[in-house]
Amino acid sequence: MTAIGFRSHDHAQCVSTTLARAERYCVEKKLKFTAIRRRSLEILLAEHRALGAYDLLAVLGEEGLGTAPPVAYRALDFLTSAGFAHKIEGLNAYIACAHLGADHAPAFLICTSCKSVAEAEADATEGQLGEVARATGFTIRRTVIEALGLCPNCQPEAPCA
Amino acid sequence: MTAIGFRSHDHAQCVSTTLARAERYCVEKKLKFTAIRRRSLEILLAEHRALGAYDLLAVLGEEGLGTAPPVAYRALDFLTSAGFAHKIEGLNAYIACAHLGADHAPAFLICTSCKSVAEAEADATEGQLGEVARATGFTIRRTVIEALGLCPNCQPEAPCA
DNA sequence: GGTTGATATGTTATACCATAACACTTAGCA
DNA sequence: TGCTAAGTGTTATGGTATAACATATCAACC
Ligand SMILES: [Zn+2]
Ligand SMILES: [Zn+2]
Ligand SMILES: [Zn+2]
Ligand SMILES: [Zn+2]
Repeated sequence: MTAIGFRSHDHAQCVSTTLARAERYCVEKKLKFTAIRRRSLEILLAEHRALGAYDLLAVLGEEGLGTAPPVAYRALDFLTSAGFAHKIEGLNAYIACAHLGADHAPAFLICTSCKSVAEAEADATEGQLGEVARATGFTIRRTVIEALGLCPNCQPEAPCA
Repeated sequence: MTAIGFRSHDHAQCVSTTLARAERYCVEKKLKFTAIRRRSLEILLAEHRALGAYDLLAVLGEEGLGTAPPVAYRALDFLTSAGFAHKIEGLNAYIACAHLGADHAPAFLICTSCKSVAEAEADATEGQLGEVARATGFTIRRTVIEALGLCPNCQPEAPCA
């Protein structure tokens, strides 16, 4: 349950190990980690923040990798299908997975002030959703678990104001 | 934790008691439950399914209550602010609250086959989100908790196929 | 090497979701 | 009555996402 993203960390390493894992996963699964896909993941990885599809597209455009929306959405489809990125439904935005390689149900803490996002691992079969699902006979395929609020760095100042 | 929506129930009563509660809440809080707002809630209440804003708008349009998008979005703003309806982020759609009156953090079970939605009550301070938030010093303001899958009525058939 | 089929990419157009901005109306109240 | 706040009508626009079809790439197979 490392809620990385709010704490400072060796981000260069954080990026390089994630890319290496993605690379290896693609070899194992015979997926094609093409230039656009790889670069898209790098762009998402640059910060622990969610990017809109069109934000991603703008960067790809500057680099001559494509300017039409499908370019970005296809890359994002690939990344999310492979588990390399997740969609933040509450923001209509996308973020690189912080636990790449682990099969997991992500849960997100989203700071509405600084827009940073921390990813925690949830267990879909536990918690309230799992309980209700079991009780009603519902079969869970995918979960969207997001909390909007203020990160440790953006807490309101002391109450003496 | 009544996951109404998947089970058959006396829906006429389900609708009328919800409308009555909304009515009373508006009187208490001095909110204006205008024709457009009331009718919008009725439309959302008609089924335990999520409707897009433009779906709602289409019905309002047929009834001469307005045809431009802001009509629907204003009504939805009112309903969601008052707690009479919730947005399903995973569908960009809206649903009438099934626990109107209770102050609650909703959690949804969404059937991807028949599109019906069940609302359960979650507790933001519990469960995995709450744990992680406490551990990291994150302050939760709002939660989005949704499960996509198959409702009891849409389970795959017997495995003898 | 050439054929073939599957996958990826380039491109145009369009559909869907949501809000800005401003004019006008209505209801409540000094 | 005149003021103010809130609601409504309307136009225009911005943001998100996909359909559809042409072209290119690559590996498997003959
Ligand atoms: Zn990092
Ligand atoms: Zn923050
Ligand atoms: Zn009902
Ligand atoms: Zn169903």
